[in-house]
Amino acid sequence: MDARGASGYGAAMFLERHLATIAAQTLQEALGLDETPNALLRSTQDPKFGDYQINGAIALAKKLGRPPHELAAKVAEALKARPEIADASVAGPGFVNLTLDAAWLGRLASDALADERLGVPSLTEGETIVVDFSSPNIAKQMHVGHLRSTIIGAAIVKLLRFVGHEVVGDNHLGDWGTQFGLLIVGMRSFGDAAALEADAISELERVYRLASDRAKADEDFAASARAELAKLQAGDPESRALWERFVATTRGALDRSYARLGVSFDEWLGESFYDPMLAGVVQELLDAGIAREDDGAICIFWGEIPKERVPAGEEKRFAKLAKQKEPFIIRKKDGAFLYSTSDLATLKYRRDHFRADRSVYVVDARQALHFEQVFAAAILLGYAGADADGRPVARMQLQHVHFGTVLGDDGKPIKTRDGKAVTLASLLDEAEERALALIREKAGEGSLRIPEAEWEEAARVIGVGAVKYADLAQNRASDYRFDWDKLISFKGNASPYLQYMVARCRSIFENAAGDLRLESFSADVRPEHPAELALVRLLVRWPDVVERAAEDYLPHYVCEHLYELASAFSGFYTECKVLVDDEPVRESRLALTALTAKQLELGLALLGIGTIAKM
RNA sequence: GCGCCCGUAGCUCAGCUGGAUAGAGCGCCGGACUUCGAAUCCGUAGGUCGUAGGUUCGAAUCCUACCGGGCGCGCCA
Repeated sequence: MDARGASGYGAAMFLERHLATIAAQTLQEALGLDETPNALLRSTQDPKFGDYQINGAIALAKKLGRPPHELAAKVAEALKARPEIADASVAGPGFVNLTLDAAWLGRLASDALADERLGVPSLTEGETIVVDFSSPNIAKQMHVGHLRSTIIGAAIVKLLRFVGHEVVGDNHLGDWGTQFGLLIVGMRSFGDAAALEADAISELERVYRLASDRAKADEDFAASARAELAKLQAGDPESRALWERFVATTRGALDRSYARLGVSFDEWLGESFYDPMLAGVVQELLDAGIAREDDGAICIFWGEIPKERVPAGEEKRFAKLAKQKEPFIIRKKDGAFLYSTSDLATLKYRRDHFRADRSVYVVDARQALHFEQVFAAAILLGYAGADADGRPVARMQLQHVHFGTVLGDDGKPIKTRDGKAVTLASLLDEAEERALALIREKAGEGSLRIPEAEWEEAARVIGVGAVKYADLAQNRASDYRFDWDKLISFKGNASPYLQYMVARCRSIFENAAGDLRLESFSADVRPEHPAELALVRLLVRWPDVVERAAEDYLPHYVCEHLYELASAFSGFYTECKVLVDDEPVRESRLALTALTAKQLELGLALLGIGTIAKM
């Protein structure tokens, strides 16, 4: 197979990229063009148009001043000779409809089944990518607000890593800043040592609320909080010891949450880690004439950045910011730093320490302006342009992977009955309870194959998986409406359906004669029946789907594919009996079944969702 | 005032670098269990793609304006 070369990928094969390449080459040769055109290969919407269509001939016709139909006919004729193509025909104004060769598709599927990556090529030269996700605050319980960043971020890390990038998943903890001044003075005024011992986070949250309210009404109190923060940031041992206590106790609770979610990080570089670098960053900005003092604070006024300082290609970014009247504050008038400063220091560190090619932030869309400003400042400082020793490197790409808000039934940001944030723990509890209730229901109907001793574990896999899947299945950019019934419905586009299909696939292998193992099964795939062909066509698209989901940071592409695959398998299962006497047919169908199960399991694993052998 | 996101079927959402008659799920209605698991499958109905212009052979998709909803913008993160 020859979809290699300039793409930077190794041996295996992206089907759509491969077809686009041969289509473009054919177009060029058949029409005698100097350059390789874009074939505009698309999958067809309707099977009657074949599997794929080439739209490039229409686009070229105008340029060449020749009738599109004539060009398309030449291309179709040439493509018929390719072993991949069973048929190529001209349709409509000049579309070339392609029907892929069934035997060729079958070989692709067989190869994928024999490959532990299921046919997904691995980048020969991946980039180093730091993915910043989850990033909760110290002294606060995790709540739904952290859910999306954690789930989407973890999936993106896995996807990028799977396609072959070097990925650093970083939990950029909110462990430094104004809140700690309040917490320290609050602890002295309202703190309860016993309560802190018993349930640290609840006590810290209680104290924080009291202190925050008091500070709003009492200027002296607020001043003492600021003084405490200054002491902490200056390294005062007593303040430091208290802070460390806050961090340690919170960390324990966070670890428990992440364990339930099955999420882990490569680094936990919180804001405090960057504290020693903050003064230097501010100085750099001042020295470079990018920032200046205003009303005691150090600020960047975007309208004041001279045009000649804006790197080529960044004009639009800076023109937009220039309309922003309010400055980007990097140091407060009381001398304290802000998260703007630490985010800049973080970028510098990621470039210098990790030599990152990309820095990706999986953060709520509401922070868009903040990141726009951080990125702009970093570009002006050259953080995104060269490494620490001044050696030019490819510019570090800066990417805010934003996502919408989690909404409740009423279409407003989700809250509990009494208006508080929904905690992550209570959410997961409910998911597991609902999953368990369904397991009981199915057991009552006699259609369950999970032994009772495993119900709890199964409820965990199903419940947590459903929460994750519901979040990931939607385009992350839009707000996400949280709906328990949809999520645990066990039908439609939800994870239990996918998990169920895996169990169904496995069950076929259980029923097969002999000692067949799904994991190690291999056989020639020879699709003939329409349902088999429909299934194979989806199976061989998998590499393209994974690659696109990773590079566009859109895990819902994976969900969509898995759901289509599960549906196609279900159709295949209904139409085609797998365990038939005809050996080549049986083997081929078993191979299709095994590949489907493996692809579903791999896909779910990349999304952070587990499966159950029998359901 | 400036900026960002969103507007597609009754509801929840897809629609990838523009491509043929705009797709799913749920819900509704109607079918399919003596055959590898009916937690399944098949079918019917349902849409002026917010509005109006523009670019194009071709627009839900790109551009402009407007309407409607959400959000963000000096010393929180």
